Amino acid sequence: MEKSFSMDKIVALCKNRGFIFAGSEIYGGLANTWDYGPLGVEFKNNVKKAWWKKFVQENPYNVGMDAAILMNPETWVASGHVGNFNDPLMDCKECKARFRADKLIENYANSNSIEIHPDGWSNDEMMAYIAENEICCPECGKRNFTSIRKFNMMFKTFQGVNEDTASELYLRPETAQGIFVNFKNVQRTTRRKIPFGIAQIGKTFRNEITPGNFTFRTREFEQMELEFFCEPGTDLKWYEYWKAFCKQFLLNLGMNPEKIKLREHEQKELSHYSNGTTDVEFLYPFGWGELWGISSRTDFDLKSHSKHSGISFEYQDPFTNEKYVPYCIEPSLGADRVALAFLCDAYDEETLEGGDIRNVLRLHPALAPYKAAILPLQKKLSDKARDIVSELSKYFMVDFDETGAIGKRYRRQDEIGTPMCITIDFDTIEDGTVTVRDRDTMAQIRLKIDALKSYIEDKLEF
RNA sequence: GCGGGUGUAGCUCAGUGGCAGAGCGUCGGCUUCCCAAGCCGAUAAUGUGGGUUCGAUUCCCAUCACCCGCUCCA
Repeated sequence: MEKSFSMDKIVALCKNRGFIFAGSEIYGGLANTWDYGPLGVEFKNNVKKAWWKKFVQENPYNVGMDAAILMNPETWVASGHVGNFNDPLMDCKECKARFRADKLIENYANSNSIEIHPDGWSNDEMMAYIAENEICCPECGKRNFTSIRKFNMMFKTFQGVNEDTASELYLRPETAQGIFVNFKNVQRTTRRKIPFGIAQIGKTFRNEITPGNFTFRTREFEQMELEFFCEPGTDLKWYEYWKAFCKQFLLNLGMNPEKIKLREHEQKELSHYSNGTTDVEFLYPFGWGELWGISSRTDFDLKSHSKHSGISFEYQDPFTNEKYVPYCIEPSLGADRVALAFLCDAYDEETLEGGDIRNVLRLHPALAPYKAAILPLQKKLSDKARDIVSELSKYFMVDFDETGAIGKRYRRQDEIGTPMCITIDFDTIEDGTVTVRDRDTMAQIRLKIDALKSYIEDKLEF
């Protein structure tokens, strides 16, 4: 049986406990921006650390990098973002429905068996075509459209003092291109042989038409991307490899398998350069939502950078001396999205015998903001407790709480996902033992203070 | 972005064209000491900006944010 909770509860907990606050709140807010608070930043950092550990540190193939957010604008011409992220949108004034003008023309052409491809047309050309052919609104059948407005999903800014076209820059709409343009640098300096991958975590900006669902879709977000380069012909094998690897990553960190679904894109759904794409979807409170996009991208990216820059991205196989442009598998994950998924999955309300409700965040210890809370049974014991805090905080994020009854403090820690509560009592002074109380089972065991470090360490493994 | 709804302490909700109230929470004190006990005290709010008015939290306008539907993506 699967319990489900509304997103409101998650948002409330996040605000109440300092995970995530609404952005710029004192100035009336700024739509769809969210600030990670003291617990949120620990939690999200833990998510990123976990990913880095599995995809870089422990992985025999991959290395990491961190590219600049601002890139030469030519990058976005090569990547196709200047052309493809430029949707020509128009609204029907009658029924308020919104369409892409090029799709409208394509649909009209298809249903009338006309060979026509509006890609690359100007707004005026599309407007004229729609008027001439009396294309109607597919929703209401009327012909009363607004003019076309280009909606580029890239944020624009300016470099230097002059705000003219020549100094225009974009905030990157994905981290991937920073990897592609550095392919040769990384390959040369690490002396990697194909297959190998380059991983990166970083902020990305997309001027989405419809953000929403808390941190699920925002205009500023953090990506965790891997570009994995392999020999042509081995790409589909590696594609399957990374699909399984990504799913296992989520499972290892305790994500409920029933809330994970792999959805393979159908042929017609694929981008022209992709020979396979799979979405890892998660069952959020608002329904299934994409978490991880794993895409087999052939040599499209390196080839188009090669074409635009005039620089060869050919790799020479050291064994066969054959030259080829590597194929690429791209598992791309949203850090905020996966963090939200873990949060939603972890949230639980438990009804106890007395009838009261216990809120618990059942986060994997590796992801929990605090690994342990140090709780003196009485304030008289606070000094001893602080000694333990200063020792353990060399290795872990730990919390200290001396206010209120012990049960209340346990509940507070439950709600923020702290897996272990370490209680200091009068026996601690006598024999150096403490009570360790488990978040999920509420079971208590007695441990020596000296044994705490390795006990906590064991719990953090995944 | 379009249509509909909602904005009062940190949270959940009262209330009024003329001094803004409770519960929970938080903090302090007493008490208790291994699962939200009790008592005492403290804390803090009308989203923002205009307008009408002697006076607006209340009425009007705008704006911002949130919620519910329609279009995109990681």
